[in-house]
Amino acid sequence: MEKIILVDGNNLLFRSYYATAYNGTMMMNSKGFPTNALFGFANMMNKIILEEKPTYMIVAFDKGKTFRHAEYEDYKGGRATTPDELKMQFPKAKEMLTYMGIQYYECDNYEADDILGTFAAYCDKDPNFIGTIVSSDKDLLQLISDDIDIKLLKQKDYIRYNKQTFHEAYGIDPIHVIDLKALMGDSSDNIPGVRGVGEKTALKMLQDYKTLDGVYENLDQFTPKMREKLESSKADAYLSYHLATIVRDVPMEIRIEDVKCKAKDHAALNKLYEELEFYSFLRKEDKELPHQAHTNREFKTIHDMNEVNITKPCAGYLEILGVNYHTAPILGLAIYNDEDAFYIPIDILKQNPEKICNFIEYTYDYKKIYTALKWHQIVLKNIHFDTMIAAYLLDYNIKDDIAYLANQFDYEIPFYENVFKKLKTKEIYEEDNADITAYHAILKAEFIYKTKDLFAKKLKEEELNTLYEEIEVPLARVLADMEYNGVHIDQEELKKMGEEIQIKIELIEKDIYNDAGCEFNISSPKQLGEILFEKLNLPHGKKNKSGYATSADILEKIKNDHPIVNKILEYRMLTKLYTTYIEGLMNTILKDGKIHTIFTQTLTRTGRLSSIDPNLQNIPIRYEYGRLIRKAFVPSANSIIISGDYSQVELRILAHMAHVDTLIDTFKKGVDVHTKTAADIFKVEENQVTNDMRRIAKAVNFGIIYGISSYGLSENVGITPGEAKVFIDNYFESYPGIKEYMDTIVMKAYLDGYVRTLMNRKRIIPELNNKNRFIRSSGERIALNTPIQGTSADMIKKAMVDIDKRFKEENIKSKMILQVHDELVFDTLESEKEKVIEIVTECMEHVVELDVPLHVDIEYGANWYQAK
DNA sequence: AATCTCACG
DNA sequence: ACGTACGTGAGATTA
Repeated sequence: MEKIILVDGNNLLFRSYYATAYNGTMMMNSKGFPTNALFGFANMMNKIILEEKPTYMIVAFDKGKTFRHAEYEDYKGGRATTPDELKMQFPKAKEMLTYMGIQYYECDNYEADDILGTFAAYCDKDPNFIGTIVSSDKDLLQLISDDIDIKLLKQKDYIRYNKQTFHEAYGIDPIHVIDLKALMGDSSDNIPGVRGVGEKTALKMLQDYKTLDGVYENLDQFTPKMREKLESSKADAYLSYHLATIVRDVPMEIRIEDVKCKAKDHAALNKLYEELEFYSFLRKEDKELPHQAHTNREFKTIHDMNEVNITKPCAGYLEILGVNYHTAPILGLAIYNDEDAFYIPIDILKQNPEKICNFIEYTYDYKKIYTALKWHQIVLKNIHFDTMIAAYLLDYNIKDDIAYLANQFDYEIPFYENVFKKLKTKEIYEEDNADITAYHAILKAEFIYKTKDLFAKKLKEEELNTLYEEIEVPLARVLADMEYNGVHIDQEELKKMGEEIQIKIELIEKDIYNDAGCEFNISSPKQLGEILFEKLNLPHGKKNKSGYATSADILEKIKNDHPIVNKILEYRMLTKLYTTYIEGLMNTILKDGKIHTIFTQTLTRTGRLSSIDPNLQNIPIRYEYGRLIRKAFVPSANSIIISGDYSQVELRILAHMAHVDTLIDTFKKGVDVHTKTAADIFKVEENQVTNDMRRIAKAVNFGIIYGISSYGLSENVGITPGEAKVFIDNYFESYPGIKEYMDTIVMKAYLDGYVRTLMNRKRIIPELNNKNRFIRSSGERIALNTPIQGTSADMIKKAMVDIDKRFKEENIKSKMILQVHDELVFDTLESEKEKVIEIVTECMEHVVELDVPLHVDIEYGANWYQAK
């Protein structure tokens, strides 16, 4: 069985051309010949050869009229034109292929698609051949068969579809892609389709009736509205079918020996690269072996832990396959110090992990490495240095991938996605790429080891070393334990709620269709906008770039104009609950019946954590029905959920930082701050404050923290900007220190270019130097807000480290499981309840001493819902 | 891949 | 006369 790689040459060149052509500067050689498409093309060809190692391969090009690649072209008088700068590059691409030993095909009046279709048909017929198509053109999906699969190129990587995976993804057979296009059309290809039918509707139709003919034979099954659409567009649909069909019998002779890859003509290829000034390729052609270590150090892959004999602290870098380290397979561990540089595949490491683990002192993303190894019962001790955290505090551009940072320091490490994403399974890795994996991992460990002193020095210079050493680095392990420990979920409870919600959704859906007089996709803002504001003629608010705005605050304003509006709001609420919190959460429960989130420690601009995969920091609470979701968050056996949350921390921090005596007094007396503010801005006695006044005062207090504007406040509480302004003026009058504080901090931010929190966390604010004054004023609000939000983050982080320490000292078995910005949640043994409450309250309230007291509310119950 | 919407602090 | 509050993550639709 032989495999032929079938490359869509036109597609590759167009993609490469437009990937770079729009940034204003055309890539060209010194003679002015454009080379941007060729550069990407050459890269892609090399990549395909590297990944597929083909023995048979062809590249197809358009010749004559083109229809289908219109997506990349401008229409002039109905005819597609290709930019000259791109056209000129085609002959060179063909020349390049010839030197690479790859046959290309073109045929008068046929497109590349048709040539690929013809080769695909050949593979279908000849039992000795199978084929893989390479393109980003979804039209080609119709060519998938038992003998043909496709590598569908995406922006950064690709998806591979074969007959089965395609069916799983779309629910139809590949051949019916033609029917799909006929129904949904393709504006970029000038295929009309049926007006008003999009991908979702079209797929559903084809899942029910299989083909275009099938759909038209069953017209009576559709709603009157849809039937009318289908009938009126019937001619278009069948024309579209014709346009979307790829030819499979281009009159050309296929001689299989021509398709076989020949040897590269290195001399000719080098000459061409020289002409195009592709120097990076030149080097490759010279050496053929691109891997040259950053240093000349020898490195090796360990095959037996007995080979490991390390004596000094080292950097450790763990390579895993994927982002979610709770589930991702581990490849291996790279070790680097002045004496050693080696890589240990995970299976070898497991023989005797202690031999190395105690020597690892420096890493990048300790939390990830610690947790990933813990899932394999390997224990890493506390480390001294985490480059990712250091770089985060120092405001470097960082990502999950260490290569992003390394490349900023002249350590040329390939990006993870370029190396790993293509080869999705661990098996592929271990077979063919073990050396490359080892080599790259060691490069990363080397980067960590060689830059640690530099980062440490910078931390000290920026006075961030205390924050780093005493809070962030210890916190990494605390977070790791929280994540690893996870949160028990009552799946039955979720399921039960889900069933109830589904019933409600179905009912309200029918109700909405009835009110609207037709069926439509309520989840589509576009369709919803048309129904509400055109069909039902309701007064519309703002428009956004894709149509009418239909967000909840807009709908709120017109809910008295038509009964459908409230139903839509309810539908939105219910579907949100179902998709995100029932289905979404269910999908993330691991085999142990728990959810293991990942707390991102190095992402936010203010110092807060974030929570992903899933996000456990936005579980519903504000509305009762959504809040019920929290019943599914349950403790371990013989345990309860305890929650401790800071009361009004941000306002307390503001009072402290701005030295506002009246506000400090409010907190010292322990009166309700929003009520007090209401009395002040409405100029009434505290006992005369109504619920509505308190609501507005609360919004004012938030506004102060966010960097208030009268418009923002007015939108938020539904008053006029004029009224809002009065409240704000009254506020500043009542709390004179606040205005002064705001002015000072903004001025200082302009002078320094950054702001700091209580624990010295630093945020540089480039927005303040922006020419655009909206961006600049956004910078001012950031300058106001960050010290407050950031200090709050500092405090709870320190409290978490302190609590963890106390739990260890006092041998507490209960677990801290969640942090939600100003709240900590504990899975607490009933026997430890009093002790935990004592420690948590103590640590949180006395994490620092401010001019205002800190107050923590403790709640507990049989689940998170009850701990309120 | 971008946009819209909505969940939380 | 502008656009309009700070910080997040995720799912669905559309292009």
